[in-house]
Amino acid sequence: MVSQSPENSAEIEIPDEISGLRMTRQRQEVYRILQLERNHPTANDVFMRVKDRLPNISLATVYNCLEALVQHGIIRQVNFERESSRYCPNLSEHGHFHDAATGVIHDVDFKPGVNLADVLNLPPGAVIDDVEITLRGKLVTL
Amino acid sequence: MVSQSPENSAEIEIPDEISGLRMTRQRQEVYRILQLERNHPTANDVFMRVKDRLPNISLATVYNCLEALVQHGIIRQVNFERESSRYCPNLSEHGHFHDAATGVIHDVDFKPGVNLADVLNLPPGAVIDDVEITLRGKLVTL
DNA sequence: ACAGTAATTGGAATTATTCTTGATATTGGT
DNA sequence: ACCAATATCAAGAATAATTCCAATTACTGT
Repeated sequence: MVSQSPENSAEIEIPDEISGLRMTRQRQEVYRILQLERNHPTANDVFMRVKDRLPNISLATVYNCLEALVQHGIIRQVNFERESSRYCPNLSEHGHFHDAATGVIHDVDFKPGVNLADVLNLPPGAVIDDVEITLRGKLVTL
Repeated sequence: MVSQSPENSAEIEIPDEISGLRMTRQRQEVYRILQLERNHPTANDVFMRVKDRLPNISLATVYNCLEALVQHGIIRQVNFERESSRYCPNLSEHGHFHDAATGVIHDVDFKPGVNLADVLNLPPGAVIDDVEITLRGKLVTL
């Protein structure tokens, strides 16, 4: 009965530094929550979870940590419409499917070998730094 | 020298009603600005432009109009990161390329015959209602 | 013209996020 | 180990986009 209940799995190893970012206690805990909580939590969601272990952490610090982690490419920030930003530790190039019925967000991977330039009429000379693909719809049980 | 300066082209015909939405004076003017101003303006951009002809219009009304137009599928709302929403009258399924250097937003069409399901590993049973594709990068002069 | 409904206004309220300032902690050099 | 320099954190204030609200105003069908 391992990793059934992510709540209790404290056994996530986080180094002192990731890609040049000093991993302070707060950043570690924020990052840890993202690893455990794979449902794309908001800053506030993370805040509430992190308080279990760091009761004195402030929301501003959570925002700071999330920003630092995003900036260093350790996590990704995901935006849906005008809702609060959400965060995920899945670094692979992927999109998101937003189930309107349940509110659940599913990661959506590209099929292998797909190239954006094959699919889209990009403006000539466009160099893409970042791609965001968001799908909204519902899951129908077949 | 026609349609060089969109500012002056008042000659856009808008019916009294579009897809069931009563086109009030305010909605007409908001819609008209979107037709003229093809650079994805924000609600506030629209507000300022509309005031030329309707000096008493309020920002709340612009928001109301934009929402009504979006709701009735007459225009599209486009979001970039956490920035203000932008609006465009281009109804065809398309994405957006955001030039980081200039801030200019280019519409990006799909190549003909492209199907999302061919490109993405959608969760089984997913029915897509809406797609949002946003690219960020720069335009390099070849 | 009249009642009922829908739209508009202007301002207040909301909400996510950022900013500011002072306190803490960490690092590298001695 | 000590100190200065730097980075981070906490708490709350500030900001900005958007929504809400209550009171007019405009429109519709009869």
